[in-house]
Amino acid sequence: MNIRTQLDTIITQALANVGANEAPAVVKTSARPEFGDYQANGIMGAAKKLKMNPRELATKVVAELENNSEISLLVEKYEIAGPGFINIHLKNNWLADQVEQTLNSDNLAVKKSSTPETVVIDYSAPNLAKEMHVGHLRSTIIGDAISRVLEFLGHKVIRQNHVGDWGTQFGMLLTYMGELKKENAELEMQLSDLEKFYQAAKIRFDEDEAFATQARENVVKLQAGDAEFLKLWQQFIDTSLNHCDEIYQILNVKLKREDVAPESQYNDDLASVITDLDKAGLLSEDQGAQCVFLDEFKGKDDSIIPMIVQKSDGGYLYATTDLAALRYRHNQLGMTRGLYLVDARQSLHLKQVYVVGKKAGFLPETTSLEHMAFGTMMGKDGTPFKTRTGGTVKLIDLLNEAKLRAFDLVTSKNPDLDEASRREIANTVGIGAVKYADLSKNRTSDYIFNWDTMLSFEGNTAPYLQYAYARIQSIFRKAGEINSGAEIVLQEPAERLLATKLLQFSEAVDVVAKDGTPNFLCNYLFELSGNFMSFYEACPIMKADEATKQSRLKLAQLTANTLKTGLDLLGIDVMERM
RNA sequence: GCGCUGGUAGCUCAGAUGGAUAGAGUACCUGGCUACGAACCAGGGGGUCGGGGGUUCGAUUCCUCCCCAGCGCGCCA
Repeated sequence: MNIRTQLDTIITQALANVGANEAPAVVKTSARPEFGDYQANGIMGAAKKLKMNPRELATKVVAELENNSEISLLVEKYEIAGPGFINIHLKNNWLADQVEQTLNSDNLAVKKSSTPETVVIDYSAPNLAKEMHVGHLRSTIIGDAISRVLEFLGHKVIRQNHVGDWGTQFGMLLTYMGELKKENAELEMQLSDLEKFYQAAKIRFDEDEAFATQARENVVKLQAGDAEFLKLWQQFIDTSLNHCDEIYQILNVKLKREDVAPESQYNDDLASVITDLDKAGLLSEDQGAQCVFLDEFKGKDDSIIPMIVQKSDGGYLYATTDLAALRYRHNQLGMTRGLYLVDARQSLHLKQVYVVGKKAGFLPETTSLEHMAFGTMMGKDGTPFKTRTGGTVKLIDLLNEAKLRAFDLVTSKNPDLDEASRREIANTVGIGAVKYADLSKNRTSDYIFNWDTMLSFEGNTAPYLQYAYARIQSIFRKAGEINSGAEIVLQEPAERLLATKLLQFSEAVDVVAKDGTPNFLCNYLFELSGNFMSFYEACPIMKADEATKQSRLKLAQLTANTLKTGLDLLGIDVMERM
């Protein structure tokens, strides 16, 4: 039940009925309470097209609406206001009825998509040569939330973790591994901190020419399928993936081993990508490299930006791999929609991949390919984020810090709880806060990393939503079961406000599915919690008379259900007490 | 040089197809715990929406020109 869409459809039809064709009603939730629950803004635009007085047109539309039995079930009254807005007031008893129905429905009365798609979603994609750092947070968390939302709406979601496991840097790492093995060093110990391991290998690479030469040769050996190197490589990859899995588990991210679709997987397809591009007439040689030149990527001075798919030494590039992946996702996975949760800096690259992939016939023009970009992480001074040592902040360090700070807070709030419970609560709160801090922003541009805002537990944060949930659970511990036969009555303004907000859950979910913007859902849940908190202050439950108490318990119950479901779609847990 | 993304309150950020008095959080100031949990609530101050033009009944939103920031533009991924 998406009220906004329903109103929009009916009012757009009403506009057509009075002669305004192809004029959208542009229904939105009202900007201010005195403007009703929803407002239609499209009348002025339609009137302009028809060269009519907008208020006159609005009058006609309202007359049309008043004759519509379907919409009359939910609308109390219409008001024509200002230059030609139609303000819509919903019926109290209809709202109450909808709350009751939503409470009794399976998934908060959210309708499954009528056109389910096979969505391939490419997210997280760490480089296995190094440990995951804070920059991987966005892709991992936003991708996971979008996946959950799409699944919730009945789409088939195929997660693809396009991990980097095949670049030239693995020659360096494997060579270093080989050295350590000969020295009988404790390899597992060394690999437990991948960041240090990488740096140590890098130093060898930079300082020792013989080592560097060996490293370059080993890449070739690896990619040619040398058994010894494959074994060594496999050991490294496994270790690194274990690190990732550990992070995913802490983050409550659904990515599993079977979702890993590494770059190496496409190794055998790369040659055929080149021949297929050639067959499609897209390939041309330039300075020894195989390139695709397209008019789409022409600069103002007519110079065309090439996409290089094969180096002059015969080696392939990530453009080649991405094209192979694109073809695989269409042919093998049946993708009808592709989402790429990738850094904004790769926007040109991905645009090229999409256009070339479609021109080459790797997938149909109709397949929607969407780059859901996000910006670079910056430090407080607005320059790219680095620690003092010059490296990036490890993700695991951020998560541990979150748990630590949350534990201190839980301990100060609830000193009597046993330590195990406090730990558990702290983990849920701490990780929730970190995830929410990132999910609640819609920044395609760069963003500032800040420990304190990332680890804040007050205001618009996950703990605020979790707190609302915990409060409701506390009420139910005291109130016992709801009388399911009780009637919901919306008497107080706070009750009505809460009920209306509760019924807008699917509006938020639909936007996230369409635009890939979990911050809409965050914002919705924050407002819902705010409405609940106000209701909680203004409308006592336990002290009210029995009928009112039951009615309010139902509102509280649906709030809890909505918070739990909504937070689960974001990959954030709730708890009974905190 | 060309291109992409952005510039909204002291700070961190929302503002979905142009709409009525631009919103949160935080920080600051006033109040509210003999409690359905103060990780909260009620209220206050604080903004030339980077700047100039333009389109429109109406522009934070669309067009255009500047300024600033980050990033991207042939053999890394």
